[in-house]
Amino acid sequence: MRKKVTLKQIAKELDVSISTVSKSLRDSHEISEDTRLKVQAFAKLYNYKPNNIALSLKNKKTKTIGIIIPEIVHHFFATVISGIEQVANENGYNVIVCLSDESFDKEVINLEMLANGSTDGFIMSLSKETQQKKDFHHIQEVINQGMPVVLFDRVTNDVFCDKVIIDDKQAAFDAVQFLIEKGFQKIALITTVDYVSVGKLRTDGYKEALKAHHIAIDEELVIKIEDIDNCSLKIENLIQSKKCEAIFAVNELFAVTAIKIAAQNNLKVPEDVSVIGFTDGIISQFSTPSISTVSQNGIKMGRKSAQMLIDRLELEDEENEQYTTEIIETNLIIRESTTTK
Amino acid sequence: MRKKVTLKQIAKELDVSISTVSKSLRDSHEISEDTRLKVQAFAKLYNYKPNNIALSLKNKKTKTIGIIIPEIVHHFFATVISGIEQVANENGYNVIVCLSDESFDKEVINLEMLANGSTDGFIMSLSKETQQKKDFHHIQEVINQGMPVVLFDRVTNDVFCDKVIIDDKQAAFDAVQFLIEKGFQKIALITTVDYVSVGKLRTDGYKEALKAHHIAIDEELVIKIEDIDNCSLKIENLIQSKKCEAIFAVNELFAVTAIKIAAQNNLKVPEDVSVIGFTDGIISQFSTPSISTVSQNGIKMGRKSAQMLIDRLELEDEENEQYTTEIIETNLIIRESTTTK
DNA sequence: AGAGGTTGCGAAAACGTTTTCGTGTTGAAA
DNA sequence: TTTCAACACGAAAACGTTTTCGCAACCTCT
Repeated sequence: MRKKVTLKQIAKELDVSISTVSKSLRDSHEISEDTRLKVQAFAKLYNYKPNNIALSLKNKKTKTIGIIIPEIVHHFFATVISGIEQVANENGYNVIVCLSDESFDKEVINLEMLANGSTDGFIMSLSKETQQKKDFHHIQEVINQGMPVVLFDRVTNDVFCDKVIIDDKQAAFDAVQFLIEKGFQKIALITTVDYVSVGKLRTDGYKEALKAHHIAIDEELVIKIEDIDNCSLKIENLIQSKKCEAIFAVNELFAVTAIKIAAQNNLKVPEDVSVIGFTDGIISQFSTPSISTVSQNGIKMGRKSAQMLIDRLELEDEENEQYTTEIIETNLIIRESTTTK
Repeated sequence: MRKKVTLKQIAKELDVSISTVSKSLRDSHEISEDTRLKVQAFAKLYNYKPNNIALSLKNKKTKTIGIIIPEIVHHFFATVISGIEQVANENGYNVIVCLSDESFDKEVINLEMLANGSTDGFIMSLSKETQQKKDFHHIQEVINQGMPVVLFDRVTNDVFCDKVIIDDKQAAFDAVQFLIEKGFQKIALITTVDYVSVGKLRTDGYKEALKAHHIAIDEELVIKIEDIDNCSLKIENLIQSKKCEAIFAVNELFAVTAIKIAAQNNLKVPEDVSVIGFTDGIISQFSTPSISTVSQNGIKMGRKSAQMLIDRLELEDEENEQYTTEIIETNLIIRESTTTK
């Protein structure tokens, strides 16, 4: 077992001082070419690499980004991480990932854990519970300590920091308007409970689109799902009522579930009912029929978030208190689940 | 902006030494109750938390696990991370995630990066390119430096370390045997190129199942996909040849693609052709028809990997050179994509 | 020969901890 | 009064770096 070699050991071995070794390896002009080359050769031979922890302590920079998200088993979040990782890597940063499991407490614990020196900043998306409690003191705390935070997707107006979002309301508006333009009037909405910020916004977009086209909102066509595991019943009721010609679902799972239940009830998609989902994930792409959807571009969101965080980190406390909210454009991907009335 | 407070600052503030502060906070009996309580009260007031980096440097332990996987936008890997994270968290560890993007070079860079003090050990799954090159010196290197490594799923016999795998061959055997028992004889295989270790093993299982039931292997029914993006043509040829009654695919994507192409060619699944996939991901669950598949239980794999790594870390160089390979049981989940002949 | 400048290197501080060891003060026992 | 333990605390080293500063030794002018 060949343990990693340190400056001290090299210094001892070559009978010079630690400073000389350090300077030699950093090509300092203070050191004669003789010594420099000798040290460099030795270091290479023993495969010397500086210890990151020591560097972090010295520089007060870890070159690490903390990511805290509700869950990772979710295509959208996975793509965001992927995007973050790309930019992080390009800039010599690593990412440390923590999952809140939609729990407020875990979010707090993870944040505090990482805030004690482990990372230079955070990229996070709020847990459901956090959004429900509207308690953001933990985030404000780390910001006060001087650590930059970028919130994405599930954000809040109650904390001032950089944010990356999509225009959920507009995207929902566009999707519903698309259905209206295809001739549908009875358009159902499958959404989440209101405390999920993006669910609320998408619901608003749905309502505004109807309003803009002078279609009355039928509350029977609006169903709010609390728990994804037993959403079937509510959706089945909707489908069986046969009152809707089209469905707008605020996420993939709702969309695909609606399609499945429709099939069980002998309704064909898109012939009998058109469906548009939200989030262009694996499900939408590979479902049969493939699902028309609002594409969020998680990679881009991740990349943007990382770039904003790193920019702020490297600004070196210029104290630019101008926080910005970046809006990532969405686009409607039309696949097999929609048709014309 | 209230920066984090250090021992030194507390010491100065209270006019005692750093040692006294440290000892007080750790409830040392060396310190009088008076001083102890005073210090603790002050520390609480200023929300003192020890700096992780300093602790890491001192203890030569980071309490961090490095995860290096080919990609994260892949349900199986996401579930494994999820499992790792659970156990890590339970034991006070954090996880730092790096993606190799199936590239050998990126795998090496990430590994070397993290090996310089950033993590205590690694959990990894090999990139395709690494498996192809059969070059594992980078992994051997970190092991030689005394850092434990756990390989999962995509492993190799060429490096000695703990491993967590499923019995790919047996699982494939079982799946194919299931099809045979349902009365099918002409069973096709959609697999990867041979250098992907799990692809090879699953192919072997397929062949052995046929052999065990005295069915000749028809090479026309075995198709190997190099690049997932243009696998359609080969699969279409297979489907159109109408020579197969059932298909065993070595992953979800192949399975769902086969089903899609079958539909395009007016073949119904499972009526005209039965399909069994591998990996119980989102696609298999939500596809229409839902797909019968071999479930890998990524959570369990992740949990086991993390447990093995942490056990070894906490063994504190007892130098237990006895490496073990843990086999996670799989099970066949029968859904709508299979029927009886 | 003395003044001043360059060259090459080492000592030490700093980052924030923990821990070992030493030391001064107190109180009690002899 | 002397001796010795117990008590309460501080100094310093250590983890592995980087960097500032100081200091010899040598060289080059006048």
